Amino acid sequence: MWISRRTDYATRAMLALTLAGGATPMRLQDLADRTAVPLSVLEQIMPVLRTAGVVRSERGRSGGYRLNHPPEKITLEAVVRLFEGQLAPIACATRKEPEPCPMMGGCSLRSVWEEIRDATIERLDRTTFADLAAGAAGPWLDPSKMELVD
Amino acid sequence: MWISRRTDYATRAMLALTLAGGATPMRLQDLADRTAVPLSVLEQIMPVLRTAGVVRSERGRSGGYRLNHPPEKITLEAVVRLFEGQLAPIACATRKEPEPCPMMGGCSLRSVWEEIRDATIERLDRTTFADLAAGAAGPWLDPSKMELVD
DNA sequence: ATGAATGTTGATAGTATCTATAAAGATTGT
DNA sequence: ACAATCTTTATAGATACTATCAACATTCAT
Repeated sequence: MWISRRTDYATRAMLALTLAGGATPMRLQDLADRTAVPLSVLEQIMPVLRTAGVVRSERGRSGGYRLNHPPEKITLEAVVRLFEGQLAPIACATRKEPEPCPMMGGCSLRSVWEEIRDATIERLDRTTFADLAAGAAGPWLDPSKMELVD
Repeated sequence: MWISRRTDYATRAMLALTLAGGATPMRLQDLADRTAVPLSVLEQIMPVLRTAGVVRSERGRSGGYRLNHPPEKITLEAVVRLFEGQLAPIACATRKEPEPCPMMGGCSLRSVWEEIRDATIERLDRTTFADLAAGAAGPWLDPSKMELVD
């Protein structure tokens, strides 16, 4: 349960943008409708993706968002990392600047945490938004198939 | 960063108990010293392990804690799950009663979350405290090797 | 019996983080 | 000038996590 709502929303928005193709920019309101993400939250999330260079935006009349690179070049890892930061399950097992711990030397627990970290990162890094778009179906392609929830 | 401090502490305490052998029970105070976990937090954690049947305790004069089963029979998964609950990275990807989502049908993101869930559980389930004890070294075997932290 | 040593339980306070919303600002095109 | 759109900032509420403490219950040695 470590993927925050924001990360969930951001990845959904990215998938929707990928499926939109990018011939024309997509409005925040449309993004919200197509992904079932609150507009007010997208207002916070999208600028983060933009600042990171993952998407680009245009303002004014026919403005909106588009991917800033071909979807084959954008990994799920890049987007998740942007919102989650460190992907290790615990602070003593991060790749960069692991938090010191008195039990650090010869800790067999830490080895397991590191393996989980590596498996997680590997899985995310191996997946591009082109892959995700190719695997999408149902409500992702046809908004009328979105299910009402609660 | 989803492994909480409590889970960290609980797994450390379990490893210390495993290394202690169980011929004689181990006091909370000794557990705290050997694992660098605050005594007051262990007071909350150990009863949870006891109620779950993972450890057993004795009160009074020469009381303390011991494993309640051979360490080959206790998996890291069991202990982590006790404190973390669901191990899926996101609520829509749990094995039991996944949280409904409007984009559920044909969601390629969800497939990735499920794979990460499975890889994580598999790694934890494959590791027993006997394994962890066999791989432990440094401060785990010799308290004088514990490093001072901040 | 008494008392010390030990585990058990419950209350609490502080901190941090997450979520969602709203309001005001900046830019663009008609 | 105006409307549509993205941008930024402030804020409130909810939730969870962490650590500590105090009071209690049990056991054993004396």
